[in-house]
Amino acid sequence: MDTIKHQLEIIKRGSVAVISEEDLIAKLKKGKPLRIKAGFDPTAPDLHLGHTVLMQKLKQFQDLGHTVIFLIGDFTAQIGDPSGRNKARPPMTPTDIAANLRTYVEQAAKILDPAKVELRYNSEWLGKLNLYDTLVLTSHYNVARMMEREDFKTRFQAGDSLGVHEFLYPLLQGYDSVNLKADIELGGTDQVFNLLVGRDLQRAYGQEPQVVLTMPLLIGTDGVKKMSKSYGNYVGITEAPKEMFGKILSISDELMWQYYELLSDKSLEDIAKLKKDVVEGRYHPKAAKVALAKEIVAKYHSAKAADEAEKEFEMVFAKGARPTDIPEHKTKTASIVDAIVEAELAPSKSEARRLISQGAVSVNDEKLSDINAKFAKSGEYVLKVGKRKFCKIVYNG
RNA sequence: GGAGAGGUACCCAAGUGGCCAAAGGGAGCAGACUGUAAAUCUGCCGGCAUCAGCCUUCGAAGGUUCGAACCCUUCCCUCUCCA
Repeated sequence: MDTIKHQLEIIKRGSVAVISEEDLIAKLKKGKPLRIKAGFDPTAPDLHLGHTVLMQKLKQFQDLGHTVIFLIGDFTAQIGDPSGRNKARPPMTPTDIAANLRTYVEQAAKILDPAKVELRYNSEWLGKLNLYDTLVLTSHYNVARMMEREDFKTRFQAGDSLGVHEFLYPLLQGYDSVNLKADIELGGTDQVFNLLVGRDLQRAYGQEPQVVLTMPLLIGTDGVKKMSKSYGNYVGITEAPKEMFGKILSISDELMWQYYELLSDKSLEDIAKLKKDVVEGRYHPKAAKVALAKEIVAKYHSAKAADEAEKEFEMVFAKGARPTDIPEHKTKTASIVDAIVEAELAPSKSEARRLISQGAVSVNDEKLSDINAKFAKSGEYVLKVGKRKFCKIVYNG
């Protein structure tokens, strides 16, 4: 086990807050592996880079020799965490939850050492709570404190609907900590309140309170909102290398630094130096972004895949060449508008016509301007729509 | 249970009998410029179309009218206040 000072450095990297540092030091001083909890509600079918921020941190704990608990909130997903939302999250059905569950576990294995992870499901204990137990649990908290939570308060004051069941979510999450005897719980900054409830409940149930470690929420590829599947601004960790590479390269220069800090294995010193070089003009920002994209692609695929993704990217976008593997579509229609819709390069014929008239469509590298254009004769044509959508059309009329 | 406000396109939001496929903003898409960055500019942004037009949309269903997002009736939903 490393020295406490060294451990603290690693633990605090990229974090927003440690509550409290004294408690953390006291726990580390015991010299025993600590129990590190992070919960994930299986509300989406896939994980994205946003989820990996916590997992990266878990991995760091794992490497330090602590016990990492990957908690699947299969029970709490049924209520839905209202954190950071301006309205209640719609509850999920057990079928959806079960379907999402498996991919979470599989995908987490790309980051964490599965052999050393303690994988748990909160239905294990929450599913057994009866009404009496639940009343005891709720008696440990009060409404005034609950209303301290910013999003609850805001919604209440705005006169928006606030379900009674929503008060239960923080309590259940805290009860998870009690059951797991967590020493540290990780969460996004939107989780601070829930994480603190865990401390209170552990005290109420006669345990030493957990240390709370919060991490920033990763901003999505749009550079504005937090990364989320529902905003469509995410990079999924199972996405194909070239998709992943392209998405990361499309983030803004500014955002790149947050990605470096939260997703890269580079040391903070190295990142600071890199940033200085970019700011002072010694290093092109695109090169820095390429390096980041390659590192991330390599992590979820392989170094080879990362190299290939970069080459492909340069070829297609820098040189305007065609990608290597273009999807193929066989058709009997000579109409190019119809072919675009059939090949799903546009959602409707009207849209396809619009794209043509805006000069966004080319056939065999020749820009099209006539919305009534047709394929002259049977054969293969490479259809390009917009900057990045390609399809090989095999026309047999 | 009572009183009131409201439901318009992906989101916010104007419109209150014809000039409304429906202002404006945001998001999105495309083009220019670039580093598939940001910023900026331009165009598009319901569907079908031989590009004349046609069809479907303004919570739902009916009705009045030559004509309804707009008026009437019923219903559904959301929110607020009172008890």
